[in-house]
Amino acid sequence: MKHRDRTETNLLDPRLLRLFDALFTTGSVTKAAEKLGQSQPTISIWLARLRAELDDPLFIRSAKGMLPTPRAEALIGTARQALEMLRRLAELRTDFDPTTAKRRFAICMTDGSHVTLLPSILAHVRRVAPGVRIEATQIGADTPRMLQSGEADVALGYISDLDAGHFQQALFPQDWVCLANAKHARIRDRITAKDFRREAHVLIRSGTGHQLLAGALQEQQIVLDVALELPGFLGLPAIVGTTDLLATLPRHIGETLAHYYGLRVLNCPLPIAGFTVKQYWHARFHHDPASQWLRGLCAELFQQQEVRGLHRSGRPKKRVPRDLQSQ
Amino acid sequence: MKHRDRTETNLLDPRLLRLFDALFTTGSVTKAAEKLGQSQPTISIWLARLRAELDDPLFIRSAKGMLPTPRAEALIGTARQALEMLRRLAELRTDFDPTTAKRRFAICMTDGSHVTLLPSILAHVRRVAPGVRIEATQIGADTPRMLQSGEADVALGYISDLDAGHFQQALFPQDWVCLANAKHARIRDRITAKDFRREAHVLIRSGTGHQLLAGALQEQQIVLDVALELPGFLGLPAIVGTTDLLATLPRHIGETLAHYYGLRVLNCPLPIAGFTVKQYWHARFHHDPASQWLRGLCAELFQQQEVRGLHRSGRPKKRVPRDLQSQ
DNA sequence: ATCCATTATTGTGAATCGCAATGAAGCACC
DNA sequence: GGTGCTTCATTGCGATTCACAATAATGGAT
Repeated sequence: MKHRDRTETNLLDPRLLRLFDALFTTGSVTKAAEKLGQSQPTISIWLARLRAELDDPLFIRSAKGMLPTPRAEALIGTARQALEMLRRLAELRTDFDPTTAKRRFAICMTDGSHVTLLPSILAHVRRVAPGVRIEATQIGADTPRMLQSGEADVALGYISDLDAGHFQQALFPQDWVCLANAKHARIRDRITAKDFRREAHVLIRSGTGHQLLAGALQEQQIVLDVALELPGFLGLPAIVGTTDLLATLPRHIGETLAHYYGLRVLNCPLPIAGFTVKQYWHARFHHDPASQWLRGLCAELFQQQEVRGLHRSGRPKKRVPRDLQSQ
Repeated sequence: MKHRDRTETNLLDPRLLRLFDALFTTGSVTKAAEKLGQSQPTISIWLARLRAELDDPLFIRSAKGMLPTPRAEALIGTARQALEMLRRLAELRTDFDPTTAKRRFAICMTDGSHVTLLPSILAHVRRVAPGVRIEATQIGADTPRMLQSGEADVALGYISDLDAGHFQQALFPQDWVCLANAKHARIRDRITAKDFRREAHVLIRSGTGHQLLAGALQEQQIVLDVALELPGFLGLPAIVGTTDLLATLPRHIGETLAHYYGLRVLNCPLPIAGFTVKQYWHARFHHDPASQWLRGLCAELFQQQEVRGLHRSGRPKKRVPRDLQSQ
């Protein structure tokens, strides 16, 4: 059948367990063969192997059929338990039912996403998955480690240099806008590059976008008149709404804040590289039904179009999950 | 690995279960290979098969080694339980310890054996196996069926035409003797054929020996003067001890009765075929430790020399158990 | 002794196995 | 970004095992 394992007692092949069960039940090698879908000679050979491995004749031929020995009777219970356990192993499925699930999902995101993405996620989850709790955590240097360890389930945003072993899916593209006071004395429906250089600005010193903005300014050797720097978005709408300062932001957060606070949104005159907001997760969880549900939810809520990830050797280094597209 | 069973979900090969366990424990295909005594490529192939059969990657490569997926974590407990059950199956032994055993043994025997064999068996059993109970049952036409079904464990005596599926072991040979009153008026130290024909006799109309005796008489056309027929041995000693009647018996029972009741034992002048007292048991119980113990006991108590059983096609129809000789 | 149904054995073409050799991948280091 | 190391995945191939048709052996009935 197979080479004897060098390190441990030979364990019974499941087919021999099935044979044991079938022969005990039917008392006939011929009937057991039919039951197991094999020929009678094959089953006779299996019986010989079973006898050798259990060191007992197990079944003795008689006019009444094959009768079990005391050892067969002693072993059949354990054999059937082993079979049942193997069947259970083969059949075990773990589905995820949002309507009944009780678990916590940790989502890494920038604090900007607290405004743009989290409210939609939360509203949806509260409606369809009442037992689910969402925890928002910061995107940072240890986000990849948190995704791998399972401390975080998914990351939303833009991570420029993710290790192997992670999947990513594009959600929506981002370009840049300027926010201005709706009653700004000098800025009406559009802003020129000249305006942009002249006016005073407020900067947010955090998040992915900040690094891209700073890079573009340096690249184009533009020195802005930065009247104020904020560590986050919290006070930004109040500042822009009561001063003549301009703020330059990724479109999504910009339009969202403008909407809530009655600010003016203008296309940014400065050419700044856009980027794609994506969701990221570790390959360990790729097939996990719970993780699939969460990612499907985010895709449903935020996905506009898909952009292929980076490639090497014909296979994605950071793979785009095909199955998510068919969900 | 092996053809997919046609009738049922494929169950995991125990080697794959061992791999699952080893990989979960070590986090390394290379280390798992060492543990399982296979090469690394072999184990990589096994892992591929495990992944296919469980429909999940199970372990994802990372700098920390192979990390389990949620499905692997969900299945490992059941996999380990299945492994444990298989090990238990491989290791299960059923010994028989006479000093502690509590069970009943049914021994088929003629009522003559109640006198010749049972007392020795009982004395021994009471000394070394206090929890064992002996039940003596009649040897008869259904003795083979009782041996096969387990209603009887062993039969002691002479069964002339036993079916297949039974073992037998010779215990001791039997020839014939005559019993006479120690104060018999005419019979002193020897009995002639003439004496035998002239004297009145008492016959026991039961047991194996009776048929042999009757056959011999008919074959030699001898008509005995039968003054009394008894259904069994019960009253025999009293009759022979108080009359001049002769009794013709197998030697063992004859000498035993003579010993107890002070009767005279004489070699039978009539040539009557001897026979061998054997113990018989069904092949189902051949390897059963309890049955082996009982048979060993009987051999120890009664065995004098061994006579081979009948043969056909080079193999005993009623097999002589070699292993019993080495016990 | 013959016959029947069932189990055991044999010979063989087909399938699968384990592993050496090597490619691919993940990461540390420069 | 390139290089090197360790580990996992893949390929090709000789060796081993498999299932089964054909048939022998066996247990019992007649």
